[in-house]
Amino acid sequence: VTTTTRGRTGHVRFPTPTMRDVAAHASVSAMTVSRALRDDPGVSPETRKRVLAAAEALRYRRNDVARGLRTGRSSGLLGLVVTNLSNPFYSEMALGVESLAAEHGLRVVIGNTNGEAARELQLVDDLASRRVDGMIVIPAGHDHAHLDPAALHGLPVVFAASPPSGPQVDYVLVDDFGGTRAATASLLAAGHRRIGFLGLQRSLWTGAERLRGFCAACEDAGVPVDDDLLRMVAPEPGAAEAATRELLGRADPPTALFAANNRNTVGAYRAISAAGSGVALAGFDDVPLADLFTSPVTVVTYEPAEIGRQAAQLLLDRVLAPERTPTHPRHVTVATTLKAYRPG
Amino acid sequence: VTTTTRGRTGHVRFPTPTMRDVAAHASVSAMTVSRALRDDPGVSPETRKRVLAAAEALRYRRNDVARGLRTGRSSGLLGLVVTNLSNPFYSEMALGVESLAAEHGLRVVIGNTNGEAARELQLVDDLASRRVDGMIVIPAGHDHAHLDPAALHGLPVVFAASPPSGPQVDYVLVDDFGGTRAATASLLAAGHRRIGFLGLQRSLWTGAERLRGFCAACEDAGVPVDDDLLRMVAPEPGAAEAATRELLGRADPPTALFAANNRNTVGAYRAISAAGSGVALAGFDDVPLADLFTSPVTVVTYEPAEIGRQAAQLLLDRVLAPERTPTHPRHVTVATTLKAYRPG
DNA sequence: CTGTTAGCGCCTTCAA
DNA sequence: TTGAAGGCGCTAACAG
Repeated sequence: VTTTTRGRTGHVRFPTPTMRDVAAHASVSAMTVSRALRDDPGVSPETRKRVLAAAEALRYRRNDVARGLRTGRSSGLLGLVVTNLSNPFYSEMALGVESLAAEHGLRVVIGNTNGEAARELQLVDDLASRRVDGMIVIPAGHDHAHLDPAALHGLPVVFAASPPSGPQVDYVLVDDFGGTRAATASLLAAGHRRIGFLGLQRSLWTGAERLRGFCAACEDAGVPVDDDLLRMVAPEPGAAEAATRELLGRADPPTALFAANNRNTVGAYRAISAAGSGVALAGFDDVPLADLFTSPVTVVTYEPAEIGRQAAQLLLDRVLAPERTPTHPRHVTVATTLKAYRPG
Repeated sequence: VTTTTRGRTGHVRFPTPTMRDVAAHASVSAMTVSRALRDDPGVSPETRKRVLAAAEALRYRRNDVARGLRTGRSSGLLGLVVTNLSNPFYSEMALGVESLAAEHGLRVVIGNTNGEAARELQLVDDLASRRVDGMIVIPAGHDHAHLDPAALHGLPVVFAASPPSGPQVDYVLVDDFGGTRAATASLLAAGHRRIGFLGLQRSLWTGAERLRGFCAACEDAGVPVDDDLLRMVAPEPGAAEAATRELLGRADPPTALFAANNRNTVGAYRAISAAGSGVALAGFDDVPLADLFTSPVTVVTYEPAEIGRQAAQLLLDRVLAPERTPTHPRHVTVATTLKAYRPG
């Protein structure tokens, strides 16, 4: 009858008891403790009672890590790699992932890449080494080779917000094209013929889709797209405002603007407001509380949490029931809604 | 020379190789692989090269879970239990925790309680079973016995946003009292003598502190607090707006209002705005983009990410260097700033 | 420099 | 109903 007495991290405080400690305390074998704690039928009621009492007395908590190692079971962890957790979009999405994971008894490990491809590489590697059951990734870079399940021994991966380039994996997207087309159409329906576009970096997939939606709406309406009114805005504070100022200062300024994301919408709003210009504004992504603003804004909204839930569902399919999940990549597109904010 | 061939989760796709597979491939022992992968000096350059080549060929990735079990090292995981991840406050805080944890090579496991004490209990238990190295908790309930390190075998716990009741653990708070006092003082300095207070549920610690700060400022100014102007607002949509409407409709309405959190501030703003009333408004928590609103608002701001970083620092002290960390509980208060939003 | 033995905490298998 | 042996994947502690 021996008792483990090592501390948690070298600094001995309260030794974490093991099954053998409980076994010794209850005068049974570790095996019996294991069975009792698992509610295994083959344990007599009174033995079980003694074991549970001993476990309680020692405040014993089974080590799920060791348990998982032996049972060959998975870690029960999902990895979630995002570019910027402080962005409400991603945090709501994270909540969607967390809630669905929790419903199935899984936990979520988060990693923030800051949009840096190197950090993403490192994070994915680390999560794989920790043997997460799968991961959901908002890709930071354009090279996705390291996210190929083939390179990860079949570890399921789901892309969110932008599609995989190369790897045959599941992905969830927002209807960037359709949402932008609808918003642009509403500007066109209001009579606007010269519409400026505040886009994203050319390398971004979402940026390309939104620009495509913009052009499609113009095409639908038979309105030619004036390349001079297209601006690709750097993701820096003030850039959208400056671009808008410049557009409004032209000899033939646009009568309306479409901003390709939240940041651009707010920047454009500021510039329009400062210029006292009556230019109409629509944008992608919600702008909470915009109904309290002084001028109207129309936005393309969607539920970020829904993206998280859908991504988690695709992942859980493969994690929990791989044999019942098609091997080919599946994808889901989350719908958008047009929302008009008007003062008062 | 045997080779493991079991799959990841029963459904065989790509078997995850083990060290023995790499060893067989490189015609060495598993021990040599272990050493080579660890950059242990006692391996000849060419053996190491062969091992690394074999690992590469098999896309081998060391199992950190098994490794941790053997080395007795910690899991390298921090638990973060929040009440509502979709609240920007908590998501920014989560980012603060993640960034500091990442700097030390630790990952963060998140759990969302939805403010439910039962869920918190379950989460804390689960995280402890997963042998996280410590946890940061935004408490959902008032009973904190389950968060006492004494009950968790010394597992370090840090409270954030509200203090522990009972357990002797570290905690990080916002200067609820000082921030509210300063904001209230600014209303008093502007000449207001009848100020309404839209508070939180009476059971909340932060609610009590903010009310205390409000009363202190009034006391400082020699202005008696009119109990009739104090409203404790339920955390339901529309409640703050309704309470404000009621206050404004009184025979002797207040000339200014202080709202104890973001939700109340926005609700009060709506009611004031709808009534066309000129009542001044100040509130706790930032209201992003309020400078685009039609009327001015003053808010008490602070950096949520800073709370996360501070909490993570307190936790990391105990996780990484327990012997150099005082055993008594420490606490940090994050400062607030007054921020006046004015249109135009 | 390399390999063997043993065991982290738990559970599967088989024997008592 | 209970226990002993063995091993999950990895690595300390010893050989050689």
